[in-house]
Amino acid sequence: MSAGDYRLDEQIGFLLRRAQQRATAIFTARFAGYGLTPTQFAALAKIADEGEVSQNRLGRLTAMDPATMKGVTDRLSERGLIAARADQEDRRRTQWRLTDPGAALLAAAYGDGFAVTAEILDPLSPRERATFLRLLEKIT
Amino acid sequence: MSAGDYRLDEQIGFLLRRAQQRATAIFTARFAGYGLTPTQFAALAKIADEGEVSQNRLGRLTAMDPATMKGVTDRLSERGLIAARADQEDRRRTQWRLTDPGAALLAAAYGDGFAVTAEILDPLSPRERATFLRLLEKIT
DNA sequence: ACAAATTCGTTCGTATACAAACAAGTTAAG
DNA sequence: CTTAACTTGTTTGTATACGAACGAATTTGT
Repeated sequence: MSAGDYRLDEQIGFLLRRAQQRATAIFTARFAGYGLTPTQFAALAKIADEGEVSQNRLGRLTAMDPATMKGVTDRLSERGLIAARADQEDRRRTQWRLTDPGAALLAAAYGDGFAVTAEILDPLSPRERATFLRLLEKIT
Repeated sequence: MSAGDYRLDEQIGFLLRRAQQRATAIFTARFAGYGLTPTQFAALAKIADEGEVSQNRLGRLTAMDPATMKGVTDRLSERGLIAARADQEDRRRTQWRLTDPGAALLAAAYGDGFAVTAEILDPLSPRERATFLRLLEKIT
């Protein structure tokens, strides 16, 4: 086995990185009007699901580490899309919930979330999509 | 279709992001001793393939935009792993090549590149791996 | 009850990732 | 031949992403 056998374009890590670049580009184009990034949209959607959720738990649910989560909640909070409440039972916790403008923006945007998923999967047949999703979940 | 139907954990974009997080974690663990990031390793491998390559072309080959490429070549260059040459025919171009230490580090590391790929794909059967790679290339 | 371990959120530093605007050099169109 | 269009690389600004270290609060183990 020599170095010449290493083909970058066949390495799963490289392909995953490129696939995510395409997915992000599709998202960015579709969500330009909302001013939301993929992670911000994910955070809003999860807060909506949970009703109220602590910052670290939100990070676990959206696959962001605490340092990353801080930046995301800061920016969403500055835009008035989410609001914090101090937890009385556990004074370390910051509980987040959607504001009315946040809920309204999410309601207006979530349909485009489906459109993004559809566009990313467009090159695949319905059968291939199911297979791909299954395998992708397996390696996650 | 209501907002409640949007399940983050089923969206391709989210799954891709998590899959890449896992892939990066596996790479980082395996490459800790080399002090190389995935993109830096990709750049080294592609420079090795090309022998000599301009900065922008290297970016296209490794899927990095010019601004990102600059940072990567800067860091590799500071570590003495790659060296620049001014192109006489096109004075805008910076041509990059591996230094001897860069070639030596790559030679020592590339085997771990295969190991990373293998570990990422470990949850899949050989048949599933082939399918997954094929579909992943399709959506890229 | 109390020390140890854990959890929560913050901060700092480093590394992608990319939009946008730019200067300088090269190529294409007329 | 000359202007327009394009390419190359740089810079700035914003947004993940995460390791590491930290203080404060809570839970666990004994």
